Amino acid sequence: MSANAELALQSLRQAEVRITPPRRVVIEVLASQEHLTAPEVVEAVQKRAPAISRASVYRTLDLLTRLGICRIATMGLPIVRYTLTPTGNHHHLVCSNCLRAFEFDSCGLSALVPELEARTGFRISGHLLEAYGLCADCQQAESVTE
Amino acid sequence: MSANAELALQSLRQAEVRITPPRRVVIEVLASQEHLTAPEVVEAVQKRAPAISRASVYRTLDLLTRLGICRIATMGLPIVRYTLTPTGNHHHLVCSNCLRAFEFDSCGLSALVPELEARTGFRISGHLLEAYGLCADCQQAESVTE
DNA sequence: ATGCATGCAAAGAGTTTGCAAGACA
DNA sequence: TGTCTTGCAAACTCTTTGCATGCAT
Repeated sequence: MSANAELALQSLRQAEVRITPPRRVVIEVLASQEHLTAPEVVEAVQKRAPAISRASVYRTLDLLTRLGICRIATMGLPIVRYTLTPTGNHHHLVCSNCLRAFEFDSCGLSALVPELEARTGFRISGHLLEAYGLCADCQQAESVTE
Repeated sequence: MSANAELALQSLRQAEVRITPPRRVVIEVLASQEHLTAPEVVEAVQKRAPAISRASVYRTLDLLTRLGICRIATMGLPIVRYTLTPTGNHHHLVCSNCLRAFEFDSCGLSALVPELEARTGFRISGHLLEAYGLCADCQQAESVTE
């Protein structure tokens, strides 16, 4: 079991919800791959444990999302994708042309959080940043065509 | 017709796609309200022009998204929402408890874009930032309960 | 022991697609 | 005029729900 999965289970315990086989397996699946759609999670879960129902997967994804254990990102497309976010933060760079997505770590935003909290009264626990643009490859292809 | 709608139409012309009544109406609807779901756009479009089909709305939303004229955000929930983004940028602060969402303007990120471009080779055209946390009200409610 | 969570299956939404007809440039 | 876009309607996929059963605590 991965460290991220362990962290997620701990969060479940803290939230005082029961730890059941379906929940365990959904977490394992999410820990094994990022940016999965709900149907993809269903498929992966049932590959590991065919008896687990679609409904439980949906209910678990909903639970994990409400608890902030996983986060939703779309990469610019109208498709919801789930990812475990132990740090609470998540950053992508998405190419508008080829639609490839890249992760990046530091976004320099942590420094801005205190100011944002002061201004808004929020206590901020995490963020998602998606930047859109043209990747190096597509810029090149574009300049050739023009 | 709002300024944002005009901008969107100009982008369509630049992209050399035809400007048709369904496309116009979808843009007007998106210009009139942010964060609409696809079914909400369908409803609003058909209120203005009942003859426009659901399929055209979906096709138009897809087109606008691919052209970067509108952007997708989820506010942390597994529901895709469309918003016209003339600047290319978009910022929310979402309360994990009451699920209310607030917009904010400057995110201090523009300063970081050049560095990110240099590091990744991307040419960045816009971004979405969603921060999650507890709003002031929910923090208070929480401290009362505890 | 008890109340929460599950599986099942059906219903309900939401989205996509093929094709003939129509309209933009 | 030619090509792109539309509307229709059906098919499809995805998601939610009620309820009896089972299980985590």
